[in-house]
Amino acid sequence: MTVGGSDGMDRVREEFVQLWGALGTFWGVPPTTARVFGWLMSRSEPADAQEIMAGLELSRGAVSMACRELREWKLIAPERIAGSRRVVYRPETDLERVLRNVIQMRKRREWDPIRENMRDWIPALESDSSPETAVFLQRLRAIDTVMGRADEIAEFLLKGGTVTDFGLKAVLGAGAVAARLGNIALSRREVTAPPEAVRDLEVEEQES
Amino acid sequence: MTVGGSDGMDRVREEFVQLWGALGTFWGVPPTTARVFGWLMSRSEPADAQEIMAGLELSRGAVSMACRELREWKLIAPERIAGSRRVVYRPETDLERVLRNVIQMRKRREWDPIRENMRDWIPALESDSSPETAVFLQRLRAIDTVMGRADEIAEFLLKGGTVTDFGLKAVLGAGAVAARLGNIALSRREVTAPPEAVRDLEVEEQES
DNA sequence: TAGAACGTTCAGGAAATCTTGAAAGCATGA
DNA sequence: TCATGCTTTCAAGATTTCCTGAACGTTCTA
Repeated sequence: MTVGGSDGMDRVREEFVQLWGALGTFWGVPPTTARVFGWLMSRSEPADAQEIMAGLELSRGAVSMACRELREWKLIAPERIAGSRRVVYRPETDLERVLRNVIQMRKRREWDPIRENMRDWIPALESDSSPETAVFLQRLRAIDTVMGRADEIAEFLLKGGTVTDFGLKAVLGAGAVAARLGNIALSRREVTAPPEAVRDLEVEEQES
Repeated sequence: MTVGGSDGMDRVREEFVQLWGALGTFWGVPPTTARVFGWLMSRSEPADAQEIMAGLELSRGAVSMACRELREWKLIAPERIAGSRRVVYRPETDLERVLRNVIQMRKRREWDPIRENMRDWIPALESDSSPETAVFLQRLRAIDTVMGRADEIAEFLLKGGTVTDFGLKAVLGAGAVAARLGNIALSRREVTAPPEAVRDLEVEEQES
C-alpha cells in the first residue's frame, strides 16, 4: 500500500502524523483534520479517500469531513482521475502558501468578526463618563490599535503575492507566529514615533 | 460591587468578556480562563476571587483554577491585602508584555517539544533511500528550516526587550527594515545561503 | 487555641467536540 | 435507464475537555 515504506519510514511517518495533529491546535483545526494533512504530506503521491482511511484508520465519513475542511483551507487540491469517479488529493507542500492560507482563513473566520464587534463598543462607551468606564475605554482603544496593526501586517502578508525575497520569508514566519497569537511583533527600537496608545496602558489610571 | 457600572458599560463589558473568551482559542487557553482575564481587564481595580465569582457566575473552584493558570502565564499578579487572607489579582494591561508572555509560554509548552521531536526524524530517514522516503525527507527538512526561522524570530522577540510596535509602514517603506529583520532571523545559521530547502518544495514532484 | 474567612484540590458530572456508520447523492459505463 | 462505485451528509454514539461542589489547608482574629 504505502509506496516504498520501510520500517524507519513508517515509524517516522506515524510520529509525524501524530505531531501534525497536535499542531492543529496552533491553527485552529480539529486534530483529525490536521492529521490527514500530515499524512498526505508524508507521501510522495496524492491519495484518495480509501487510502487515507486505511492509512489513518478512520471511517469514510471522517475522511470526507476532514478533506472538505482542508479543501476550504486550500491546503489540499482534489484531482479527478480520468474515467472514474475517484478523486485524489494533493497536499499543498509549499509551506509559505500553507501559512498564508491558514492566516487568511483564520482572519476571515475569527479575527475580522471580532474586530467588527469591537467597533461598536468604543462609541457606545464614549457617551458614558464614569471613571471606571474611562479606564476601560482607554484599554479598548489600545487593544483596537494593536489589533489594527496586526491586521495591516496580515493584509500585507496575504497580498505579498510572490514573496521570493530573502528576508520576507523570515518576516512571513514572524507574521504567522504573531498573527496566530493575535498580535504583532516587530522591533520598537527603530520606531520614530512612540506607540502611544499602547504605551498609555501603563499609566492609564492617571488620566481623568 | 462594580465601580460606577452603567448600562452601556455593563453591556459592553459582558460582550467584551465573551469575546475575550473566544480569543482564548488563539492563544491556547480554556475559554473560562480567558474570560477571567478579560473581565479583570474591564475593571479599573484589581479583584479578588469572590468578586470574579460573582461577576462571571463561576464556581469558586473554576475561578481558582483560572487564576492559577493566568498566574503561570504571568498575565495576572496576585496582591495580598495587608491584614487579611484576601488576595486580589491585577491584570497585566501592557499588551506588549501580554504578547511576550503568551509567546514564551506556548513556545516552551508546545513548540519546543515539537522541534525536539523533529530532530530525531531526519537522521532516522537519512539511512533509508527509497524514493518515497527521499520526498518525505526533503519536506521534513523544509519544515525544519521554516520552524527554525520561526524559532529565531520568536527568540528575537522575547529577548528584544520591548517588542511591539513598528507597524507595517516601516516594513512597507523600508526594505532596509525587512533586510534587517531578515538578517537577524537568519543570523544564526545560513546568513548568506539562500533558503533552498523552502524553495524546493514547489518543484519537488513535477509531472504537470 | 478555636473559629471564621478565604483559597486550593480533585473526583465526578456536564457540556462541547469528534467520530462513526447508515443512508442518500452523483457521476460513470453498460 | 439502471447498476456500480465512490463521495457526501447527518444523527447518534463515544471521547475528550471543562466546570462544579464538597472536603481540606492555611491564615488571620479574638
